[in-house]
Amino acid sequence: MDNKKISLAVIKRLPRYYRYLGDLLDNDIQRISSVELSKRMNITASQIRQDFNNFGCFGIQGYGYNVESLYKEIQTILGLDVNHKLIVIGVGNLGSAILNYKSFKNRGFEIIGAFDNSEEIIGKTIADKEVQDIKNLSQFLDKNKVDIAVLTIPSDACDKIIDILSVNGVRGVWNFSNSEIEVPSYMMQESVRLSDSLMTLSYRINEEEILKKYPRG
Amino acid sequence: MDNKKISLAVIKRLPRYYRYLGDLLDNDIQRISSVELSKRMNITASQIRQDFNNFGCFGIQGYGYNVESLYKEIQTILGLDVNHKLIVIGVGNLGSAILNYKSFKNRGFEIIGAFDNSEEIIGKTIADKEVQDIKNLSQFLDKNKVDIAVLTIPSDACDKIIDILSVNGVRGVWNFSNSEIEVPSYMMQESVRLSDSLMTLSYRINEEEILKKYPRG
DNA sequence: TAGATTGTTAATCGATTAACAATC
DNA sequence: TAGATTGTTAATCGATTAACAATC
Repeated sequence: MDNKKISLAVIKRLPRYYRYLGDLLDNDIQRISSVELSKRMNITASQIRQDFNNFGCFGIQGYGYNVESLYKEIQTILGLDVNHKLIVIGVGNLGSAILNYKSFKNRGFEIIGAFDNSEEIIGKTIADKEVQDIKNLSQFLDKNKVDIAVLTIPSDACDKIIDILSVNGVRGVWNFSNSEIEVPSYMMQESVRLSDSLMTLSYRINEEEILKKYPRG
Repeated sequence: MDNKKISLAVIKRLPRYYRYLGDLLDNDIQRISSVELSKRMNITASQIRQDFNNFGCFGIQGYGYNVESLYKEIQTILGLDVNHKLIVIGVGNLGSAILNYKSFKNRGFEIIGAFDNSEEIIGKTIADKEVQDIKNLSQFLDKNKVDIAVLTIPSDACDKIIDILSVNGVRGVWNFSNSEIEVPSYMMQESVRLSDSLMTLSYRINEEEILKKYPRG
């Protein structure tokens, strides 16, 4: 019963497994061995087996893995079999984009509210959601169980919002601002840092020249 | 002169260093030791020194690092001192959001074109860019040097686009689709997988229960 | 049963951390 | 010079890969 935490490296690979297994299902492939999957995913079969065995014995010796049941196991592990209620805070371009994302709902992520502080945006309807005044956030949380808050607001506005979220039982924050936010230990956070991502791309485009400029790197 | 590649783990930390150093500059802090920076960033001082020394000796013994010059070094390493020309392919919600992002330009990322295949979107002006017909992409690339293409299109449309990009000297692809795209070796790719990100958040919210369900994990 | 492939232990590799001599 | 802090080597830790006994 040593429920020691799974390493982040493993967790980050789970959605990719889920994606590949979904593709296999779509192609009516019923079984797959770790070696076959490793070729498709371009990782080692050892890693695949190690990863899965963090959670249980999903395979059958001499046979491989049943695609459908493995798919469902990973679905459960990722918590995709339970419904998550989301709210979007900050309905700018990015917030609107997320509100309009259709595929979240298929995976159990249901957006039940949208908030902003701008007079121009409050009251507008985006993707069938009427944007509410951020002032009503606390009140909304009293009445509605919210699992995840999507923060598509400027960095400096985050702290205040997180205070409100944390007293109302919100479990996770999906942060799109560049700030390093602090959340209470019972909340999880996941940040999407678009500019960091673009900068690493920029680095890699320029890597050769950079390493010439800074020799013996 | 052993220009061996820098590990991805290091590269991914560079934007974060850059961000913190920028904050220090904004606060008129002129020097910083690795220990002081390590406290602020919540990583070890050893790691900071190791990371920087991949690229050069930026510090001064007994003193620490000059914030401004270190900031500029990292800026150069990330390629932020050179101008990058971007195009956005796929002007849906996410594409529009990226077109409207103001802060990219400050860091040398200039969007010079936007493309879509939908009659309804072609011809529209978004963030001062007239959306062009994707059919004109190849022609546009002949006339304009483009460094990075932002792919905000559905998965199945990516391959065809990458073919066009690759024959025209585009160096990098910033991919927002969920597909695993293949690019020629001289192109770099960086993917932002929003649903993967949301799934890992979901996992962590549910982790405790999951590990109970799958004991001895 | 023979063949295949898992689950799992052991070996390797790489990244992080610690320690300290070099030097400002 | 004494104190501070880097750059760098060595030690540790953790993650990946290899190997193989277990077993379908």
